[in-house]
Amino acid sequence: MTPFRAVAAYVPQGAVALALGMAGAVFRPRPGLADFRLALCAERPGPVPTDLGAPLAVEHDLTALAAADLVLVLPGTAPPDGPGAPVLAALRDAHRRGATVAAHCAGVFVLAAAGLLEGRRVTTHWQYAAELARRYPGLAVDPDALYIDGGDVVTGAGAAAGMDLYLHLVRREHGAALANELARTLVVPPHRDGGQRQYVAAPVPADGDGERLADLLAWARDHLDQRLTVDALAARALMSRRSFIRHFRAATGATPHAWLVAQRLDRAEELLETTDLGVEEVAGRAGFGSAAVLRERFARRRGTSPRAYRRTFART
DNA sequence: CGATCAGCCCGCCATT
DNA sequence: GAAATGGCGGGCTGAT
Repeated sequence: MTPFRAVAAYVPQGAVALALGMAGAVFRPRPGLADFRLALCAERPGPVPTDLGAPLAVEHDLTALAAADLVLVLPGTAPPDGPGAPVLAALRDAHRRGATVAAHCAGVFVLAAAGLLEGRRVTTHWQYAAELARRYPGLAVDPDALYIDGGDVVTGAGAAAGMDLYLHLVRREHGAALANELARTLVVPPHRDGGQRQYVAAPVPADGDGERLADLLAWARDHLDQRLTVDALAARALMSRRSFIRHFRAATGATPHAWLVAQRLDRAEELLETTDLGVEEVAGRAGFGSAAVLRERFARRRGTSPRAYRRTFART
């Protein structure tokens, strides 16, 4: 598969301007960096209402979908009852032809209506997840993921998760270097991991669980360089391992170990950005057993190596 | 790299 | 009876 160049974005009635802007920002042509061509299209060219109130003048009709390697369905302000049959047919054609098809938020409903999601694991905005699952029982809806890459079909969460989704697509087909460069230009994190659960519940629940865990989390962050096991943390929280894991999940949305690794990566990135300690030393201070482990986790989160990350993000 | 061993974590269920 | 607890089994991931 050759990396996409021609990108077509279907703009629905009542398009969410935020998503529109993000797609425009990521897939804008950048001389010397990326020769993306982004075509905004609608069933009929002309003004399309947006959630800003002001309409957007859309230039292309659905023939733009036929020429695209990557087709985005932008979200509208609410799950649509279904755009016209011509739109659904054009999406199916693009997919059959081999184009990658992607949508997030309310846009996922359009892909579902086109029948492109049947039997797949997909995600959407957490507020829409139940509705999506109800309307399309053939889908496995994961309300926690930020995006799910199904290869030829990719789905993403709420409006702002479009940035994660779009950058992911760039990373997948054009490499981490370009994705990181775009992220840096746009001043957004090159990659967020973890699901959207952290955005579903309050970050620190006001009820007992979050309160009691907050101290423990702060303590753990202060001792990241030490070997921390789940059993030790549970003991500190005066809970059995089993209950601790349950409470931890409920309060943070992550499992204890996953949370620890995420904290350690945060620490490592901070050290890489603000110090010139060697990778070995950074790994030690962040609590990784070795530089090899750090490199491996780093690749998984950022798609790059610690040194490459430093070269791009070091504050000098 | 692949093997191996430790530790994680989730479903299940009896108990509180 | 509903809800939380925590022990157990074991598939699975992660570290060495």
